[in-house]
Amino acid sequence: MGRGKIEIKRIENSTNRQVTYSKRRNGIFKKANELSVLCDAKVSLIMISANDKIHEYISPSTTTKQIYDQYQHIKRIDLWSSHYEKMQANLNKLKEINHNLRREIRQRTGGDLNGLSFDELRGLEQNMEESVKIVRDRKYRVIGTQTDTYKKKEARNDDPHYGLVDNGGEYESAVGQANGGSQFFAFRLQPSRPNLHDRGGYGSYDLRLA
Amino acid sequence: MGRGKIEIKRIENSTNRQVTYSKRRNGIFKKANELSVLCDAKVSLIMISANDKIHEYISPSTTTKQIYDQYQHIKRIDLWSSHYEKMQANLNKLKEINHNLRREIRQRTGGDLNGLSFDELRGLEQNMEESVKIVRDRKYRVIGTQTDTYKKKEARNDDPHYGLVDNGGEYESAVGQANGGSQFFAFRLQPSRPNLHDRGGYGSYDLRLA
DNA sequence: AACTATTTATAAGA
DNA sequence: TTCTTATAAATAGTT
Repeated sequence: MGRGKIEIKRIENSTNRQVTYSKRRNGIFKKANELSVLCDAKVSLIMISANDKIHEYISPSTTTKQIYDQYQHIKRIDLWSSHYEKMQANLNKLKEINHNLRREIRQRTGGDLNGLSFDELRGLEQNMEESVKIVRDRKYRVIGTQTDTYKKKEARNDDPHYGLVDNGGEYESAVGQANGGSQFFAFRLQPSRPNLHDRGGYGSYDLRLA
Repeated sequence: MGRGKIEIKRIENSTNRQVTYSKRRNGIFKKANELSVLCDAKVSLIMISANDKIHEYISPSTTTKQIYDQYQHIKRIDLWSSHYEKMQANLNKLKEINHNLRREIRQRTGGDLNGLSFDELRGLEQNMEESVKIVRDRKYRVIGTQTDTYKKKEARNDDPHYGLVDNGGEYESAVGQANGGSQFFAFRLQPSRPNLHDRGGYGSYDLRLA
């Protein structure tokens, strides 16, 4: 519609393209607004030009975020929620693994033994005896070679930190229970707990860590 | 444009409104497409009718998600992908915790001791000695009360499973290394590994578990 | 879903 | 850019 008919293909002349973009953009905005008013519909219209300028129309009395949330909600089959679900499933699996790992550590530090049968306790005891023997042997081996590298090792500070121990420190208390303040665990296992405050809510997603 | 001019206000007649919605919607879609082709722009157009039906236009060679990612990036606002980022951050934290827990178990089973100093080894040894004593005491206590409940305990089968042990079974091999096939660990700690095959890729999200 | 009289959008020119 | 205007396109009301 204009002095001449045009073919719908990229306008090569840059100035022309820019002008047409501006004119038609306004045309569409106007139409989008008319539609939303006439037909009581919500409209979100986002245009991003080749040079990354954004122009946006959003129908009155709503927001882009609202439209988007609704879009997601109505189209349950879309990419994001499936991503969410997969991530959520993985979080849950990790939490379960985590929970089991914590339990094993608690059992290896003398806690949580109530559910174990005699055979299980005997197996655990045997295994721990074997393990402590390995640690002891290692200790003796280290003492022999440590004198010259002592200073260096003291300077090291790359200990892992457990971070984000979450739910009231179950793990921490379990260690504390079996650990009469030994030097080693005071140094190695006391979890530092950063990021404990800035974990906001996540809508319906339960992100408490296992 | 039509037989008569209309005022831009909600069309009260429902049928009429529906018809106009349909016609104008197609008109806008057409214009949106023309704009994106003529002017080399990306367009996302979402319409939600009063009865929550969605109609959407997205310019060729892009996706709604891409548009909104870019929208957010350019406008430096936060619509919903912050959920992703927070979940991703939590996954990473869980993975790290998991990794550290596994390491502690490895160390408590005699593996991974190379990085530890003499003092650390001494502390670990002490703690393990204390712990094994607790386990032993418990074992003796259980043997006294076990005779009448023996059959019942044998029937139980609620052992935790570690599931989804992921990356080539680091954990498994660590246990194996320190565990000379003791009855206890053969029974209690051999991780079962379900779900090892059906974990598809997740786009750019690295979901290998710690 | 078609038709068509009219309104509206806009291409090209200034 | 903005305005003008001839013309193309969209569409309101009708069938």
